[in-house]
Amino acid sequence: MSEIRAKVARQAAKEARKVPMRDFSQSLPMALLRAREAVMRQFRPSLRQHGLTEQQWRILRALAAVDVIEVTELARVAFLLGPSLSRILRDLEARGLIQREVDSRDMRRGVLSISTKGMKLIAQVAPSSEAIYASIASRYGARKLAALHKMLGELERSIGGDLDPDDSGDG
Amino acid sequence: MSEIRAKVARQAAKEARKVPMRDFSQSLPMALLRAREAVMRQFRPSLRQHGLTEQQWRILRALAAVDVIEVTELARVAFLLGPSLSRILRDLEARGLIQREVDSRDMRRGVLSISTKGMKLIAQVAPSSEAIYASIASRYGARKLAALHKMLGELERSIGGDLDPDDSGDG
DNA sequence: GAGAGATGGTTAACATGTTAAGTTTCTGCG
DNA sequence: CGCAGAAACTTAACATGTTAACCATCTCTC
Repeated sequence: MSEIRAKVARQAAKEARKVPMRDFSQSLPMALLRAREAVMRQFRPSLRQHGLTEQQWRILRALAAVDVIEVTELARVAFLLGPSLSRILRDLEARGLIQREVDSRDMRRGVLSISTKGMKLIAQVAPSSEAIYASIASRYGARKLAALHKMLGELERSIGGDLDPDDSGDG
Repeated sequence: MSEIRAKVARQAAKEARKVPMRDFSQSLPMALLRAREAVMRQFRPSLRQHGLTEQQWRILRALAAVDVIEVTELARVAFLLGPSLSRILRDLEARGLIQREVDSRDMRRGVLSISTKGMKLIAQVAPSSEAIYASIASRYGARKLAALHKMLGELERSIGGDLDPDDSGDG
């Protein structure tokens, strides 16, 4: 059959030009992606139930932890790129979950804070979120989880340690 | 100033309704995201230089490792959702990097294979990709990297149990 | 104190993530 | 045989990721 010949030809072509390449099973980005997705799969249903995406939830949490914060600083803290953040802030503001003003000393800067409505939403979501996290910690092992955190931080620093060389923490 | 009063009021409102919530520094999804992003930041420029996105690269690598593969199986292997894969395959096929046929025994199924052009592209990208990976392994430590891989796999298995209910033994 | 360049944010354009709905083909059962 | 339901994709719709371009404001210098 010509199908079989075609198959053999394809395989032969690959053998001939075989490129030395790790298998997926040894791909670090893939392993990180899979692990993260496994974790997020636990959280997404609960967030969705409250009308929040993962990123919106990150932003609300970040805002809840401070009094006010500027857009750029929020982007750094919530680990979002400017354009994504702009879109999400527009939406969250329209929904009344956050408030935004302009810095009177520097009119380029936007100053953000969470609204009472936003705080109420957090209060609604937090319990289930914490329960899910506790479940993960329990199943994986709290000590192991801490070790994993440590190793991830070290990986980040050992690779991209040249990104924010001067972060003078909280004043 | 009324600004200060407003600030105090905001803070007071938060203190009053304080929700018990981990800090970002202890967020597992965030840690995984940051680590992954740090890694991908190393690879993206090289891929981009060759006109490939991360996902397109994953697909080509997966195709290069087999003779032919069905769409659903490719989605599983390359860890992509169906809709994303459909779009990317359309593009890769238009660029002549892959070939696709219909399974004559089951006309619902699409059968994919990489083209010679696709193999050539892989051969062009692979060296720099491998070099980047080696650099990461060197900076982070090969042994530590292996340990991290192991822990990520265990994390995935320990919380994604609904995917493979027959998980014999744990860590 | 005006213009060059830097900074903070947004918009634009395209690719992917995510869920739901649609289309085609197959399978099983009466 | 005929049809209900499942399976394999695909399309649709909306949200985010990513890079580049853009606009407004500020800063610094001459």
